[in-house]
Amino acid sequence: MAVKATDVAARAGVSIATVSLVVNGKGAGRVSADTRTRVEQAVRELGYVVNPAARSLVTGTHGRIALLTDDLVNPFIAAIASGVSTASGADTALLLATGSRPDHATLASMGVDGMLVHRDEPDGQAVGGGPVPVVVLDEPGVPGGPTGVHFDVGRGAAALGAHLAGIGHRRVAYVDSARSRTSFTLRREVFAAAFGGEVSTTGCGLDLALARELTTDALAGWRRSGITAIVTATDVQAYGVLAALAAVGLSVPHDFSVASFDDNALSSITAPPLTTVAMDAAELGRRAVTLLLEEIRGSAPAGRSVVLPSSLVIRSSTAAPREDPS
Amino acid sequence: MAVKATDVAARAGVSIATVSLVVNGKGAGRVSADTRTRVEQAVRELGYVVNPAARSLVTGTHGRIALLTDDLVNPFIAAIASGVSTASGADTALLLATGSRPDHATLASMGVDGMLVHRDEPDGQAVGGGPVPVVVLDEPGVPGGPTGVHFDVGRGAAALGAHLAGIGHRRVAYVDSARSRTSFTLRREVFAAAFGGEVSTTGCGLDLALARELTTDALAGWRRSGITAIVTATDVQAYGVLAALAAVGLSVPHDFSVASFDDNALSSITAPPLTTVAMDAAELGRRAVTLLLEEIRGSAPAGRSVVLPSSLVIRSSTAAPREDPS
DNA sequence: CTGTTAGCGCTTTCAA
DNA sequence: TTGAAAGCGCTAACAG
Repeated sequence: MAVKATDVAARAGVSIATVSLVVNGKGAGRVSADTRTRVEQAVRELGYVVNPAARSLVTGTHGRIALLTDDLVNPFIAAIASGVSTASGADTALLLATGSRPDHATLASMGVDGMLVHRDEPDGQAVGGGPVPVVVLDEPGVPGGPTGVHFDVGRGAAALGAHLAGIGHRRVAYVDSARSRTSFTLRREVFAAAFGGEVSTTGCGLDLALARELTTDALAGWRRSGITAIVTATDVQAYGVLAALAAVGLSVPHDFSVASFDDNALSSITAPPLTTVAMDAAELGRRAVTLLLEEIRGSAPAGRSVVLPSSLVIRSSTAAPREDPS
Repeated sequence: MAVKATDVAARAGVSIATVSLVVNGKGAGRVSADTRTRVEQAVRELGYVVNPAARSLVTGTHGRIALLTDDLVNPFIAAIASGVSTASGADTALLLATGSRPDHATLASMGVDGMLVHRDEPDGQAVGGGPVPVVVLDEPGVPGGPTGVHFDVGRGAAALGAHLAGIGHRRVAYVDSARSRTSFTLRREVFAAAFGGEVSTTGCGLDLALARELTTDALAGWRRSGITAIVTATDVQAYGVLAALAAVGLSVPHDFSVASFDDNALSSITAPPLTTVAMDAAELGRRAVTLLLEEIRGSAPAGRSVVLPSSLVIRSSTAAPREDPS
């Protein structure tokens, strides 16, 4: 069925060893120009492509990296995946594994040269130290661990806290992620510091509908306790908050200020546009791929750490609280 | 480095053939319970996993399918990818290829057992007929082609046309996709039929910002020609339209009705919530995987066609036009 | 029930 | 500058 090296060799009148040299660009100084041309032509005519399994078997590499992540539907994660996809070269395929389905061992056995990990580790599986290089995404993590790329989320969180406190908010509600990741803990704690650590926190899945429900339920309590601003761990949750407030006729930022973290593309067109701590998800993906490929190539050591900036983007979902908190 | 079948065989005191039978679950009635237990224990102790390249080389299969698509960031496409990811079993890995980077031939050579194709074919590359089964997503396509899953988009488009015409709109603008795909052509033509084929059409990339700019530019013209409703080919474009209208203080649906196609999760929480032709993207992905796996398994022929429903969801972005079109 | 053996298609020494 | 030959680790006949 498929055309193989022997076919090309026969057609070009050479041995398969020569075919291999030519198709792998290793012919320089070892294969005559004439022979090479003949081989190349045969390759073209027959439409020959190297059998990747056979090559993997002998070289021990796969030309493939895996991206482990949950929930591709989340725009922030989608943007990361998009960055990863564009940055992995034409000679590196991207294996996508969502959910906690394939554990690291299984994946390593699926034939990848390295892994990008962006997800909670369910049963505390150790990351790194495995058979292939790993780069951890968006998780500050511990020194001495695998290479990681994450955001300086504390800086943005502090700026957001300062912004809200600065325009007069005193009591704020914080809608956290239900899953505990260092990045989320950091967002909350650093933000809360601007209010003396006193923020009313609720956990909530990273899902618009969940945040919407949570807001609807918590609203009465928030108003009762004089809360004037609602901050969420992610933009998607803020969308839910905005929807819940709009549904009961409350106005943002008049009745409540709303802010969050991420700055998805959509966050500039919500009603009102969202004040949020911007992080470049696509860049995170790109950088992570670059680091991983370097380590696969062996041109850089593991254990590196890259920190990307985060910055507060002030839009119209935040403003000074009403004078009269009725 | 890696532990292999010979290691397991040595430890369990059997031959590698037996190891192979056991790890592949083909031992039933061919391997004694005792031997199997010994092998399984050795596998566990050594952490043995089959070398996928070696297996592929001999079996000719890869346990891998590819999803070809553009622009993972688009929520509709992300939802498709998510559906694909969940529906591909634990034993099938998903290779993600965005953009037109790897052409079909290259991909087929990257070791996949089948491909899901959701993208414009740049240079009219023939889909199907290649070395592996292909399922085309979201593209009505021609009979006799490869298997496909798409939406009955005409039905939704007709309903949308009837809805807008029914509440009194007479002149509408249509923001189409810039790329021509059958699915998009169908949306426009069937919708336009409700207005005697008379809709003012503009092409626009599937991007929020582009649609926003286009709207800003076209707005004066639309108002001048008495247009009262704006329909876009996709929800993401509608978000841009909503943003552009909000930016100049126009109210939806008072000044313009806005509607589109897709029904992304976010479309129910835009301001105002969007009237749109709903299509279940995740289900599209799931069905496509199912069909593909069947064809890979050889349990079903190619050339099948599955049509998923589309249905009009009326929310508050559409209403009767103002009596006075000033 | 278990082991021996012949490749899968390729890369890579090593000789010529 | 080219070819012959030895595997990479595994599966699938086939023997026993």
